[in-house]
Amino acid sequence: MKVADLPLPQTLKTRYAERGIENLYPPQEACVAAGIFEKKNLLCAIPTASGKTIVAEMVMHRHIADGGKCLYIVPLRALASEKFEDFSGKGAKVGVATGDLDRPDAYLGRNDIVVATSEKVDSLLRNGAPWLSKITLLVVDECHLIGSPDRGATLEMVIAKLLMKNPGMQVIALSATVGNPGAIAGWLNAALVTSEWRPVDLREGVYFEGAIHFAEREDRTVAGKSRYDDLNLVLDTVAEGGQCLVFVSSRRNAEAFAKRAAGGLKLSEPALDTASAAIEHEAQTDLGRTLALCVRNGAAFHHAGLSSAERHIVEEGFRNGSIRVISSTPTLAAGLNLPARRVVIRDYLRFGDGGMAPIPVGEYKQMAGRAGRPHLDPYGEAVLIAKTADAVNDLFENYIDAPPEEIASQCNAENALRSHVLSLIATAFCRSRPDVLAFMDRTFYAYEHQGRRSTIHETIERVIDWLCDKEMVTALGDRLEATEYGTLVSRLYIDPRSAETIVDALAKAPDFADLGLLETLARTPDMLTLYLRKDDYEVIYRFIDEHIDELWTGLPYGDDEMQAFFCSVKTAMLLLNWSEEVTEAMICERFNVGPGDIHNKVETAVWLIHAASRLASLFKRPFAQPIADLEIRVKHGIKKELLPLIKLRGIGRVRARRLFNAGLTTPEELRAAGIGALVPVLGEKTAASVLAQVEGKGGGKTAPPEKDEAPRSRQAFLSAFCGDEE
DNA sequence: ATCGATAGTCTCTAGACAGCATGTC
DNA sequence: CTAGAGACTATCGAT
Repeated sequence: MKVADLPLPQTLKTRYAERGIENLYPPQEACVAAGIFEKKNLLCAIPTASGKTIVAEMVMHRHIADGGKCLYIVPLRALASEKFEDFSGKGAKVGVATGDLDRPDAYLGRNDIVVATSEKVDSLLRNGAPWLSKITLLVVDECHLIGSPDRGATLEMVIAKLLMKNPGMQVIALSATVGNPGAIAGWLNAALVTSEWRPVDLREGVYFEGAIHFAEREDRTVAGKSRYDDLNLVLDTVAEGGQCLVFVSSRRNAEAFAKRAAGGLKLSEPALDTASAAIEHEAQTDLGRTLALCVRNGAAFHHAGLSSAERHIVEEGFRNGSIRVISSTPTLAAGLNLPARRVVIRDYLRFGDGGMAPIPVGEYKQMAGRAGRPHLDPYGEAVLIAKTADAVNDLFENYIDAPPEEIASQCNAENALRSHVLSLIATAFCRSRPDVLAFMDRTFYAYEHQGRRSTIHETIERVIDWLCDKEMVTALGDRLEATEYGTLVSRLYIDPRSAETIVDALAKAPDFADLGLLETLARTPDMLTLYLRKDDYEVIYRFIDEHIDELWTGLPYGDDEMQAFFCSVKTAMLLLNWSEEVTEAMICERFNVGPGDIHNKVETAVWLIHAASRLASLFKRPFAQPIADLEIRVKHGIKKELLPLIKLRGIGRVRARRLFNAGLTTPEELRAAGIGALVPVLGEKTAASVLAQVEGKGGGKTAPPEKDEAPRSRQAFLSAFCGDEE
């Protein structure tokens, strides 16, 4: 089937032709045959890299040509950016909406395609974005994530809400291969296309004692250059001109393996030196130095502790072929599209509750699917490592030949339902108990449990009672209405249990204290706490002892409670350090984290502090202002004394501190000092801009942004946006 | 005394969504 | 239902 013969706009056909896309892959043909251009719903469950995105893109352009509007839901922010780049420049107006990257509603609504994370869509629904009812095509990427225990319920609810809001909407769901695609297709009333076809041949095998064993081909001998099997597998592929991805179970393993691989490869190339120098320049942390050292030799590690700059350099270095091997925690398994000729799944056991557990088959398939770069590799190899002869067969049986798990709805979990039921009531999607039950009957959960005994009605009743008890919802007979408090909680997008924890703590707190609030926030289910190490106990215990007056809760009873308390105090300590201008390198060392972890913790904290300040203005007015101050301080990582300076445009953590140390502590003092005093501290350009602000009428950070000041990573988004906005 | 290899013991554990209103070095 | 790699330490032996 030829692209030229499809009912697509000429611009898109031209773009495809430029990229050499002329014929459809077999699974793509099957999707066309399934009626995607006749508004039929579709579930396309095929391997990664076999052209799912293009199927969705073609249908989106069909809709746009007919005056429609498309919503493309992804699970990760990084994926949202990737898809945004993908879809841009092909004749459609494209927008992104994620928590960190987001436009005012009016702008979003003007796009033909909006790419968004599922949580963001949920939040937009809760906040009543009007354009959502104009969606004619919904694309759900990675829709098997409906089965994810922590985030699956959100995706499922978002799909159910949109289906209810827009009855005529076409749905295209894209999924990895799963055990029960028929069930999901049935729920969506969709045609089902499944296929194992891949553009690059995938060979799955198990390594044991010097050779990779395959099911349907001869064993492949691997040279034993070193005493480490995993390293030999990497050197083997690199010697042949390929790249390797090694999945391991922990950060420490990832770093250790990268070091080992660096020693084994010992490459020396200008491109590697450049990447290594860039990393070294970026970070003053141990992690950065180790990474730079590995990269110099052609190896790298990848996990969530890396700063975004480090991550970016590693990904780019691998993509352009200079970095030969990345050892990674699961970050790369589900994230960006970074294929490699050989994928080594070294650790198939991962630590969880109750010890090491084997990773799910679906996750293995996801990692294995990364093997083989289309057009670049002659084949892809996915290799598991067996430690005993018995394990060889086990691994074939449990992973290579095993069917992927079935997807199960997570919508009956009380923890998830609390938030979603509240939002249904707060947005008046549902106005009574029967309404809520009727809505839930349209979920995948209800579809799965048709005619079977299910406890979901009881769970929902319990959840509604809980919400009433906490005064987030009022019930008059069957009629349900959200209170001001409940509405706020729904719009802030925090877990109702977090709201309860915060409100409770605010009510009991005698005086405001930064530490008290931060520890409270660290205790909510919306923030993951840091791990406790053996040596932490003494330090934290001493800290608690010294700061007991600032904490809003005393030492709890019981071992588990005590441990949880120590965890939340430790997390609060990190945030406090950050807002007291302790350097990044110092925090990394003290808390045994990476720069990426600091960033993540700070980001979550800022979100929750904001929520707390809104809750305080409802329940504890005197705390609202100090909480708002803390929000700014944590956001920028500054002490209280820099608050007046941070308000100025162009002044951040570093410059504010420099000004303050030069004796210039307020905008007024800056004005009085004049340009001559500012230039040595800020440089000429910034000094002039800052002085203009303090001399003007207030000005400050309310002024519109200057495009040229946008950091490079966002430049593409901005220019694409402005270009499209006529 | 110093260094080094080896064996035994101890320690620690993946990831990343969201508000709101504008801008870090 | 469920651990195992890497870091650290002690020990012993060679130089």
